Amino acid sequence: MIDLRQLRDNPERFKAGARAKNIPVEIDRVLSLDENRRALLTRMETLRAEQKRLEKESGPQIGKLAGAIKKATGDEAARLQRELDELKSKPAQLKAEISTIEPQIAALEPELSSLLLQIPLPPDADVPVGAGSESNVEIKRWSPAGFDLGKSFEANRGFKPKTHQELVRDLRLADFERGVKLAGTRSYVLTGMGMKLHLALLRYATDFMTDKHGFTPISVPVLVREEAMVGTGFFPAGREQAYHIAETQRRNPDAADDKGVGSHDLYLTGTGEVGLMGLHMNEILDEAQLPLRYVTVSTCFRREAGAAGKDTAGLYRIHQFDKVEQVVICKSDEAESRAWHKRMIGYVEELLQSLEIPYRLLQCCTGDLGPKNADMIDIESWMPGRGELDKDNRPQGAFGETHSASRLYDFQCRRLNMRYRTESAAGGKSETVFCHSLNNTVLASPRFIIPLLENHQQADGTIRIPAALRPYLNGAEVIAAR
RNA sequence: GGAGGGGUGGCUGAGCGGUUGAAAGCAGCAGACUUGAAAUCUGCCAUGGGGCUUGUCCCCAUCAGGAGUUCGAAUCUCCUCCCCUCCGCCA
Repeated sequence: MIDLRQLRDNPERFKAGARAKNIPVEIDRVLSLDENRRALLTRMETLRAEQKRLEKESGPQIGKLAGAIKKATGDEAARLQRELDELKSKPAQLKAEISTIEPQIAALEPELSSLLLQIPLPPDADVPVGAGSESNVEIKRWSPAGFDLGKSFEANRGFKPKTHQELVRDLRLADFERGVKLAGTRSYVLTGMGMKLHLALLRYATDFMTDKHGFTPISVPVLVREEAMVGTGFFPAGREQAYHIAETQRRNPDAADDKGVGSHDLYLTGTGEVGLMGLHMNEILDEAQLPLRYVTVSTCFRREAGAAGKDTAGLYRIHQFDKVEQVVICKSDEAESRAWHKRMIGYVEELLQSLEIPYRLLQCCTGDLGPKNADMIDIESWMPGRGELDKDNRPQGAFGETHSASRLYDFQCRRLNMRYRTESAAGGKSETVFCHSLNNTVLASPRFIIPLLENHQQADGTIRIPAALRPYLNGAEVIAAR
């Protein structure tokens, strides 16, 4: 969520931001609704102040009169009653007037808050402007010694690479047919060493963040309430990407009526970020607690609506996967946010280098950002079995997105109502301000199994396990056909 | 599944129709005492919003959320959400 006051002060900044992100929003409508609302609010508050003043004034008299009436008789009682009615009538008039304004304000609110939730965070000035992923800018490229990304896999290694689908089939690491039988398209089953490799990667990535970089490991619910989805900024824009558990639609078959028996709906999260960020929703933290550095491993669910026909085969684009995710919640300070962003990307680089996977860093352009990011760096791993086909109808290799590092300033924390109390400077008052937040993938599997298998395949069809991963596979150095 | 109890400031917790935006304690901040610290004492310490005369200013709202009763609601009524305890069932 953006700050309504900032929007009032500088609507152009937000209009330009939405335009650059290619997200249509009615900012002028928001401004006029807001202005309307404030005018009504001022009027109502003035009336209410007057009402309260009268109440205080006449309250005790009303009490006294009411008592006197009980004792009085005949004309005297009637006279007192008139006096009492007179006293009561003035605040009643004000109340009536207030009650005509109240619904007017209430009527404006749903549209205003719904529009406000749709206004994206403007991208930072140093983010390149562009319409979509074709305008993203490569800012760094790395490959292990002995592997030259300028040459083909064959030129580097002396043999034609298999695709991960072929490797997985030959080494019996996954079973797509049965996955689809069980759960439909984009489903899979990892088998044997495929499952072991999956678990080893997740555990290695988790240990890497906790033991080497001091992150706190945390488990999170993957079935969450709508608040958490809206708060983290995935809703309303990404509603169609999330699986929805419609508990309120649940019917009790024995009940005579058809009322729902579930208290509220739930949503399956598409990333551990939702749980990690939602942890401190509606809390006020102490500045001394910050930065919070959390890592979780969670199962992620994505409907992949609108991706029909895209990456349909293999382990690339699937409805369910597991992901180690890092989140940092820090002070409201641009320089600190930027520093953490760099650091969080650095952790992933270190991880990828330890696994000897070639990768590149992509500066996402404004059109590729999504509503909640001020800046986003994607990390793409080299996948020799991906990309355009050569003259022999074999893929030439391509980078594929495996990580995404977002910098959100206070956009998320504002929606989540997540603040901290500043340490008061000498003599100064402390204040409560919204935290900043950042998140980045550490490792998502099985997608990451793709670059791992494809890059470390050997001429004999086996897979060399990089040294860093061997402790997590009982010391195994190779995956071979069973 | 059955039966109860409860949601109050950063935390604990009183209040159960009338200056109660809210006692008290803890935590925090400032000061005094101290060589320093601790202890002790004194004072200050909720959030959101609106206004303009932008001020150690004024006003409004908020005691889970919503609706109602009342001149007046943290306090009474109804609905929703959430938490807890006991019993049963399951692990």
